[in-house]
Amino acid sequence: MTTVLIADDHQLLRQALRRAMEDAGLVVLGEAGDGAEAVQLVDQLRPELVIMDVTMPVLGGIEATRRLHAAHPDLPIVVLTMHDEEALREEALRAGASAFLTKDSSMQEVVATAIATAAGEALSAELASSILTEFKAAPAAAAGPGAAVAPVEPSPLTPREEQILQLIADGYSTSEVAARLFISGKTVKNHLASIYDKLDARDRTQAVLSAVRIGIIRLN
Amino acid sequence: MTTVLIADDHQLLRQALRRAMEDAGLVVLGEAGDGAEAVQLVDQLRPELVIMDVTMPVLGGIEATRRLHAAHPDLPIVVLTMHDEEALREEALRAGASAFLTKDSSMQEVVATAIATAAGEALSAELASSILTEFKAAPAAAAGPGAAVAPVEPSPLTPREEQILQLIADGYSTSEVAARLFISGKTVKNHLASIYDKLDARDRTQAVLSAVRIGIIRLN
DNA sequence: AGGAAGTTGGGCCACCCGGCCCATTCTCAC
DNA sequence: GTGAGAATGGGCCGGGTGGCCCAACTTCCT
Repeated sequence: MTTVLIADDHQLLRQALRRAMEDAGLVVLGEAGDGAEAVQLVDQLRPELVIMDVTMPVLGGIEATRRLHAAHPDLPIVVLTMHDEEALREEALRAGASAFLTKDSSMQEVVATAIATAAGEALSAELASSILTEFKAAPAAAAGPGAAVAPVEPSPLTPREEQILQLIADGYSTSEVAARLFISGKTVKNHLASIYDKLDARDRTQAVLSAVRIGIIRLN
Repeated sequence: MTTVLIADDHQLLRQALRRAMEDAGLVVLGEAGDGAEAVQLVDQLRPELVIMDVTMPVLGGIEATRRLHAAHPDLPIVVLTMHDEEALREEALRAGASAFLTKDSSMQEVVATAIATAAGEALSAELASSILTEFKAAPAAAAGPGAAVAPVEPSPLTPREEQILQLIADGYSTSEVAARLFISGKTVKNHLASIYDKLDARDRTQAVLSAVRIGIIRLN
């Protein structure tokens, strides 16, 4: 018997996933509506597997995965997302996800991945791609074995950068963000510059959109 | 027996909806992955009801609803969305939707709404809110009976404005958009100005985000 | 101890952007 | 046929924005 926790902010998806899991013989211990709740419920319910959505309020799925993986290194986490972005996939796996699936996947794929993951494959990244390969063309490079996660991408954003980009997305101008954070407008612009660099954007609009796709920004 | 067509770009949701519908005794004639496909399949399969997602590639759910409603005025369309925006709700109902639900809804709500809608209530807006009222606080104003849809919002965007905003979202600058459309940069700025006005945005970033929430813009 | 990264801040400058006026043309509806 | 709305364009201007330099301080890891 395998126990599982489902974290997704859409009740519709949660119910659908629960049902599919239960039909496959898994036991759904609980459902979380955001990342923070997921972290809390894992400590409380001790599931053997977590199904985690990326875009969630309060605490995003990636960050929730990072925290869960830090606290429970052996807990398998299957990350589910709306947008199939290569960078996001890497982010998820680097955060400690055992597998990465798109919502374009079928219910069967999700269940199969969940069961396989819970069975305890050691090589996380390999598993994710091998399962996905059955449905799509092979993604990209196969990293070597071990812990080295490959220096593919520089990194996403620092906490401060995320905070600033979130405020920009919320509609604040550079100087308004500065005022809210009690820092200089120049500093905000400097942060934005490094954000553009990291997200490969050339202006705030593209940066915000990119962040939305990645799932590190809330749409209010 | 009631026949239904499901339009959603996420296979996961489609399967979940199909299952819930079938369990409730409805017959799912087919599934569409985008708005254009939905329009085509309606003509082909002649369902008695359509479940339509808002954010879909190729042709958005709102526009698809508008076209379906124009071609089949009696066809009930239940619009489903990620983001619970009052403006979007109005948009959907104005486009001819019979009901409006969020993905925060439960499967039961969706099925109940579908069945009630298919049963053929005349007062569309009323129905949507009355059903939602059982779960949330009453939304807002109850419009009078009849066809007058109330002059609540001015209107969304003109085709040209949507096109321009889409290009902005795709990463083009004002002058690049102008070059692509063979018009003056000043004209693009003028269109943007009226877009800001209509979407209540003060810059392109907010306008694009607003459009994304409304579902009239693709995220590439 | 030393280096890397994050946060804060500066100056400078060209250019873009948004706000506020305006006019012309075309189409469509009343 | 008159008027409303859409699409096209103009000028002007102040302030915001992004690019490209640089520096200081803190924290953290090695």
